[in-house]
Amino acid sequence: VSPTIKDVAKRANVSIATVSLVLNHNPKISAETRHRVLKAIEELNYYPRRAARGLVSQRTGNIGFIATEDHFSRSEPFYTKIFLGTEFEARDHEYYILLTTISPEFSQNSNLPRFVLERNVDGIILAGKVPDKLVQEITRRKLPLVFVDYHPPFDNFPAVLIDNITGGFKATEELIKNGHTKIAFIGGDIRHPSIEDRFQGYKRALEHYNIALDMNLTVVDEDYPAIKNGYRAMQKLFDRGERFTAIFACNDAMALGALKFLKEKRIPIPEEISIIGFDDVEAALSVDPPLSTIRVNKEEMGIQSFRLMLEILESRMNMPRKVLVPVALIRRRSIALID
Amino acid sequence: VSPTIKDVAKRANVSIATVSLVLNHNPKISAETRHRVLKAIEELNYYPRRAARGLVSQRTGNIGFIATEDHFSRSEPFYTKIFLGTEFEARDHEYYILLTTISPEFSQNSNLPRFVLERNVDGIILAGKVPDKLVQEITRRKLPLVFVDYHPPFDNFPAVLIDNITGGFKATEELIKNGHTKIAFIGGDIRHPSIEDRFQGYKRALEHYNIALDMNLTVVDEDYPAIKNGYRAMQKLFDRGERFTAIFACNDAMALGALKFLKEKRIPIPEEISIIGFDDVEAALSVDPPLSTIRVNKEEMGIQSFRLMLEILESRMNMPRKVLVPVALIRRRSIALID
DNA sequence: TTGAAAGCGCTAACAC
DNA sequence: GTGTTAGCGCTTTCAA
Repeated sequence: VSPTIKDVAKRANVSIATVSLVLNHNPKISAETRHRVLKAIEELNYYPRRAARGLVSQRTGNIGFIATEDHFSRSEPFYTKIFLGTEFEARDHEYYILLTTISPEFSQNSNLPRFVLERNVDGIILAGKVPDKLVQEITRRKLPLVFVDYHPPFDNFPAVLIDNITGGFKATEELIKNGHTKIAFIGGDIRHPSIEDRFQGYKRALEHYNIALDMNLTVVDEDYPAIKNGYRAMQKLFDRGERFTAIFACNDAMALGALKFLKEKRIPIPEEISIIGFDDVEAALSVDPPLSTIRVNKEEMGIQSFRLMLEILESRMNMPRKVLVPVALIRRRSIALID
Repeated sequence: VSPTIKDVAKRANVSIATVSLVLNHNPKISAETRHRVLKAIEELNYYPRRAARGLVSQRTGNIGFIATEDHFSRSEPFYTKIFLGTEFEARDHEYYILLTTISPEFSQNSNLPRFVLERNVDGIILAGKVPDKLVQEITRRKLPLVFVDYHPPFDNFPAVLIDNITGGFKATEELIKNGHTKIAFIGGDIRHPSIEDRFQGYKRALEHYNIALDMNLTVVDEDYPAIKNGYRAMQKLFDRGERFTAIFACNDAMALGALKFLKEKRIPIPEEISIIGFDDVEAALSVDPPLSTIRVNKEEMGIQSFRLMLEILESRMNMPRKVLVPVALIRRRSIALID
């Protein structure tokens, strides 16, 4: 069927070893021979068989990418975009990505992804929060691991994370610079590291601008930060009877929920209350008014996580390194200047 | 590192050939030997190396999955879900899926996905509309091909498609059964096969219930069926001054655009105008009123497309076969009974 | 019913 | 600089 290294060797009048050396950019090959070989490769449209390569080199050229089902099939393509970034970068480095999802209820007796059992990957990228058990099983098998958008609390791994603290700071600062001082924070479960960091950024911004932190203006006991919980969080704030002129929501979903609540209450936005979210999901743009938010470059996160993996595989890395990807403030109409 | 077939053979006191036969479910192996071998496999936690297998069997155990970038990273996870269905089914059959995206502007001198150049897949699944050129390049390389949610006009391939005609019929019928006779159809580019079929279903339903087709009630010259085009299509209908009590939109995005237009015009839905979409996207549920629609099981489409591929690979297929996946009517509050 | 051995396509150690 | 050759881990004849 398709040509092998033998065909190339024959056509270029060299041994298969020489072809292999050319393929692997060995500098000892003379320019003349290299050219002949490359020409033969070109003419035959030859591509080395990965299986054969992998068999001897003991490397598969594959990287596994794992996320939980619910994360990956969410309607906001957050992890999808991270994946695409990873795949894109992998292409450039002649790697393939094997993507699989796992149940969020992964446990002791769940099946591990087949590519880890079969050791058909050289390393694994874990995207988003995944069950501890999975992490343990993979580390037990000594497969290199890189986290993206999550880092487990119980150990120290290389990871690509959003610069949540800076993001939280920027969001809060933007409100402050527009004259706001009574700024509410609504967040999901504060134990989630991302949320915690955003909250941290919020607190630091307040402190930096000499505004006292008022815990009555914060809601951090909601569950997963989804639209309906944003709605509920607003309900709580109103029930407390607190007054405020601005809201920093820990993500756009909660901001959207808050917006919905305020609209139902017929509170004009941003005239009465300004609001800013986090993530820059697509829906944030099409809502009225369009939501100011903190943008995260998802593809970039994917790219960085692949690069981190590559460093590990080429053992250029000494210590588990963390990469924080920068965030950008996106100004839209949901924030008003007050005085 | 991890055990090989030799280790298993040694432990079970058999030759590696015997282990291989057990692995491949060869019936000639005695129960006793099989058990011994299986026990050794279990104890050693042995998994055969795919690379070694592939080298001799000349099969990679990989299936390529290609969609255009824009399709795959859309905020409605339509193709993502198809992919997940495919991947899920592939797992059960010990295949891996290699996912890659291509630019919608793929052309003569674009790079083919590396797995087709390297022949690192046994077959390819193409999801959604892809450039003709890509299809030609793949067929030229004689790689088995299965289409899902699209079929090119210029040739005959195995494909998994939505039963669009039945869907269009059901949607229209639902409106008719609620007493509507003046039913508008708004669609995107009618040359897209899916849209054309839905329009076909619409026409058949009208005919079946003896309602005359009124082309003034149809808009089929919009571009891609997106929200803003749904809005524009409604604008056109209103500009024409036609009267109607119901709308069948060729997909939910257009229905959402239409809804937006009607809301701005302060036309109460469903009291004045009923509306039904197609696809059952997530946004259709969270809009007010929730949109009646035609549901498509995306995972099922993915599963079916993998099965089709498997049939080809095991050459159980004589002719390019088409699979139509069924659709279901989802009743929500956007349709009112009139009399 | 099981084993011996050839060979899939490639890399890498070692000759020359 | 280039060639020879031994395997990588597995499947698959062919013998026994």
